[in-house]
Formats: sequence, structure tokens, C-alpha cells
Amino acid sequence: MTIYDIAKKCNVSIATVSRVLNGSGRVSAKTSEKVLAVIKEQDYNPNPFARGLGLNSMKMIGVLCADVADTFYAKAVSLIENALRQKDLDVVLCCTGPNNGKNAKYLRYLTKKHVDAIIIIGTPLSSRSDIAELKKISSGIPIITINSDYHLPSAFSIVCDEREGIRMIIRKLAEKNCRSILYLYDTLTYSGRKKIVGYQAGIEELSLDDTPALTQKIPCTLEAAENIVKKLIDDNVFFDAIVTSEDLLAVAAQRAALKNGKVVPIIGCNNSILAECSTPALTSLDNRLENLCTTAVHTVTQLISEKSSPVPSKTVFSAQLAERESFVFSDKK
Amino acid sequence: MTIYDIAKKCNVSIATVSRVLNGSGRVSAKTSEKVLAVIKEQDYNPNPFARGLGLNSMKMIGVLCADVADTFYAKAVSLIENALRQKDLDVVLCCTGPNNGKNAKYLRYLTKKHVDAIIIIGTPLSSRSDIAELKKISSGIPIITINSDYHLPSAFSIVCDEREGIRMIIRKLAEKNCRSILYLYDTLTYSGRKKIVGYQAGIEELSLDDTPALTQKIPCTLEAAENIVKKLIDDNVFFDAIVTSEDLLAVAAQRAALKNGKVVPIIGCNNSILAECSTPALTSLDNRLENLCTTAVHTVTQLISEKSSPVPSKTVFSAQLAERESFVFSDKK
DNA sequence: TTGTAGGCGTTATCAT
DNA sequence: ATGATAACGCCTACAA
Repeated sequence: MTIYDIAKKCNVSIATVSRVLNGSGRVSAKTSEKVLAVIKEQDYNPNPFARGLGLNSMKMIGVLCADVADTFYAKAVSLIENALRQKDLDVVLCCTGPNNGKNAKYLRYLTKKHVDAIIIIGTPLSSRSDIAELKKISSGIPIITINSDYHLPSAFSIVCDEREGIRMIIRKLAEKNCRSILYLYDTLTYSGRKKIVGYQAGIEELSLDDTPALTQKIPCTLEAAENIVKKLIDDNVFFDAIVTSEDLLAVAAQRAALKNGKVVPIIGCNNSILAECSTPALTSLDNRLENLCTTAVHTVTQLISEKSSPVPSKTVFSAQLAERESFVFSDKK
Repeated sequence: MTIYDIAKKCNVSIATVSRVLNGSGRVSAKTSEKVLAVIKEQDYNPNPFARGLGLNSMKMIGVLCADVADTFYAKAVSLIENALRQKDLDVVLCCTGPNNGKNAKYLRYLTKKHVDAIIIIGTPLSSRSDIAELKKISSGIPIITINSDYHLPSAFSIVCDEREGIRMIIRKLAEKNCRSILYLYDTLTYSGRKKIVGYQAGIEELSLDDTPALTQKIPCTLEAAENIVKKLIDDNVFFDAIVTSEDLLAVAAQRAALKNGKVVPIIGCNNSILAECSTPALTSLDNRLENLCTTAVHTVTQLISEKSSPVPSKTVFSAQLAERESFVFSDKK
């Protein structure tokens, strides 16, 4: 079933069918009606490849992230997919796996499919060569990054100010008389760096305990977080609050702390379902994923539409604290 | 940069370039070498739309599910995407949101993009009209379903036998002298029905307590599960174990039970990260998602390759129990 | 308002 | 081994 078949059945030319299909050009109500009827009757769909060939677009957006199985990326992809679909845009999903500095090929998978734009969530790219590839690509199609910043003149960056978010948390903890705040983190991605800088800034400005042992880099697993907290307690390293770069770490830290009879405020990051599922429920830094994603999609639609109003090359949202039980515990002794 | 440009630079015809590009037909080593060199030098990529038009395929697979933000679907999509990419297939992701009986349109979004096959995870479709649409589509392109069964002659179904899984759990609990097993579930999807049937079968075969109050249908939220458990305890409804259709419900049930001083074995379903994050860690029924997904992808690749060996229309895996702390509690009094 | 014809970039079938 | 050329199905000037 092609446009020719429809045209024949309607006794019109393919141009007319194409016009009613795209609402372009004037077509008499009568013919339009008839064509529409036949199209529906025949359940005709224009061939997307042919259309893509002519228009040089199939209205598909590449979405790149490390792994959708991760709750944070999953939420982001979900939000983005929904928003894009409302704009009649499809999502081609591409997961790189761990960032090993050799992820440029995933970028190429997307460009080979001629997507109209690429949204990158987090930091799946980092090596010099990966970023060189990204830069090259960004001259051809719009690149929108969420919570990372590759400093490309041609890319659009949308971030949450997690640095100030963590700093605010440190302040609030200090108000509750916490002075030895343990910080657990896993990676130094863009987001990861911002957070630790926020932590350090908070510690410094309030002259809190800056013992090196209070800053611990560990793998992002329950086991690692449990072990380190237990170890610190065993080693008599004093701390009166815990902040983590990921909810997952906070879950495990809380578990280990409680198991060892240590009741301190614990605060995670990302405000994910994990924070809610932990008992007591975890207070968590909300990085405004909804806002980041809707802004990203809005940016995409602006960039790929001809009559686009200018869009900012960088957008920043403030982080918010989602308070739950684990912070109520700050009435500790 | 088109195939014409490459041909010109090489002083050959586009046919020759096409041949070296696809490894079809004989080309002298010399020309092949030169063409390859120019292709690399020019960073040339064949236009996927043009190729799609000719081949009637762009090697894209549609993946349909209710919501990737859900940990179960997220894991599934992640596994599928990885496996498909290894086969040089791309994923077009499509999330329907809650199953309201009007999700056929999402199926159409995918077919409009001319995907080579559709993998459906769970039960995003259910109404008569949705399934009619699915049936129609299934005559045109391969449909592979994971953990659901639409009984379409032309579709391929891959499921986990959760019925027997739950039944086994009931048996194990009975061995530990549990006789009043509370079952919390949310929806009666294909998977949901199988599970409750397994529960009922177990209760019946062992003549356990079948009080209606021990089977509770609730929304899939932490709050709902907490409330119902608290209410049952307040109402003096006796139970000595809890089984839930989802890990999320088990998390909340465990929280409510412990809060009310009730220590009973609790077992969830899906063996998700939530089960691990709960404290104590939850024993959970593992529905073999890895196997389901790899089988789905294998089925897809078989179906879309011309020289395909026959594939079974239905594949069944057995469920497994992932034992954790919440089952250790079965040494209760 | 409608029709004609050229172009989009491949692949594949013929010749040569 | 290589080249010319016809599809593939659509969009869109340009003509009528």
C-alpha cells in the first residue's frame, strides 16, 4: 500500500494525496474527504523511510546514558520518552555501560541512525577521544546534556546545582549541631565533583571537622557502603551525620549504622524510590529531574523546528531537599 | 557526502562503492582498498533512510512496556537493549503508562516507524480493541511478548512460571509451620493472575488458612501496603507470613509489620534492587528476567533473519527463590 | 485546486 | 570486476 495506490483509488494524483497527508497546500474539502476516507479504509501509513529520505529526518531522538537499569537514569528516560512522544518524537535508546573512556562508538550508533538530536544523561563520556567525537558530532546535530557539562560551544547543557544543594545540607546539619559529617561518594563525574565540592565548601565555611577519614570514596554497592561505615565505627572514627552522593549508598550506610547502634542523620542524593523504600525513609537531595528532563525536551523541540526561538546554552536548576524520617533523627543526643 | 561523492573520488561507479560497503559481489582487492580508504578519510556513513527505503528495514526493534521508571521494566529494557545492540539492532522505546485499555495507539507509533519487530514486556495491552490491534499487527511483523500471553497464533510468548514459584513459596512457608499466609497483590495482569493462582493452589493443597481477609488487593504503593498491614494487625486478623506480588509491597509490608512488633517471614516478587535495599533484606521470587530477555532477543534475531531456524512459539522458565534475611526470620516463635 | 516530474541516497539487476 | 540504471515511496516546486 503506497501513496500511488491511494491516489489511484481516489482518482487523484499522488501530489494531492501527499497534500492531504501533510495538510500542506490547498485541497478542496471534497477531495480531501474522499482521500482521508480511502486512507482510513486501507489503513494506509506513509512509508517512514521514504519520508525520511526526502525530509532528512525520521523524527527520532537519541537518548544516551550509562544504564537504564539504574533508577536515576530509568526515571530520566521515562520522563524524556513521555515528553518527546507528546511532541511526536520517538526515542532511540542507547546504553553505554560503565564509562571506560571508550564509549564514543555509542555516539556513532546513534548518528548512523540519523537521529535528529541526542540527549545525553549523566556522564557516559569522559575521555579526550570520546569528547572529541562528541564535539565533531555536535556540529552536525543538536546535543543536549543533562547533569554534565562538556563545555562544547555547540551543545546545550541543563544541570542541577547540586553543589549548593549539598552545601545547604551541610549547613542544616551544622544547625543541628553536627560537626563531623561523613561523606560517602562513588565517582567523580560532573555531578560527583559538584557534590564533593559542595561538601568541602560547607565544611570549610563552617569550620567543621575536616578529618580525611570523613571523606570516603567507595564503589556504588550496598556492600561497600555497609563495610566502610562498619569499619569506621570499629575504628572509632567519630561522625555524627552521614551524607552520600547516591541514595543507594545512604540505604546501606543507614543499615550499617543502625546495626551498630549508631543513630545519626543520614541524607542521600537523587530522591529516588530507594530513599522511600529504606526504613526509616531517607531524606534525600532532589536534583529536579522532572525539570531537567522537560527542559531538555523543550530545548530539543526548539532546536529541530525551523521557527525556533533562541534557547539558552546552559540552564541551571536549584536542588531541593526532600525531607523524610532519616533527618528527623537529627534530634539525636 | 553521498555514495556518489565517494564513487567520484575513487573513479569508480556507485555500484562498486555499494559493493565494498556491503561486502556483496566481487571487488578487486585494489579498488576495495582505495574505496575503504576514501570512506574512512571522508568519514562517510551511508544514509540510513535511503538504505531503509531499499531494504525496507532500518534494523530497529520496538520495545513496549508500561513505564521504564519501574525497576522491573527498567531492568528488562536494559537487558534487551544490550543484547539487541550486540546484534546491531537499535531500540525504539515506547512507554504506554497505566493500562487503561486504550494503549493500541502506542503500538501504532511503533508500526508507523516500521520497526522490524516488537518486544512487549508485561501487560500494557488488555482491552479487546487493544488486542485486536495487536493481532492485526502481528500478521505483519514479529511480536514477542515477555511475561504475558495474548494467545495470538502469530506471536511468540516467553514467560516465567510464577504460578509454580509462588506455590513453592507457600510450601516452604508451610514447612516452617506458617498456616495463615497473607497475600498482597496489586493488579491482575497475566503475571498477576498466575501468581494469585499459585498462592491459592498452595493454600488449598496444604489446607492452609483460606480466610478471605488474607488475600488483599491494593494499589502498588508503599502507603497502601503499610496501611493494610497495620489495619489487619489492628483488626486482629492473624497471619504468620506475608507474600506479595511485588517487591515494593513487601518493603512496605515489612516496614509496617516491624513497626507493629510483628516478626514474620516476608517474601516479595521480582528480586529487584528494592528487595536488597529493604532492611532486613527481602527474600524474593526471581522471575528469571535475564533468561526471558535473552531468549526474547534471540527469538527476534531468528525471526528477522532470512535463514532462520524455527523458534518455539512459547518458552517457559521456572522461577527461583532468591533467599535473603527476611526468610531467615522464619525461625520465629 | 490539481497534476507532472525531479530529487532524496541506497540496493540490486542487469549488461559489459 | 565493474558500470549503468531501475526501483524503493515520498515531498515539493513548477505548470496547468
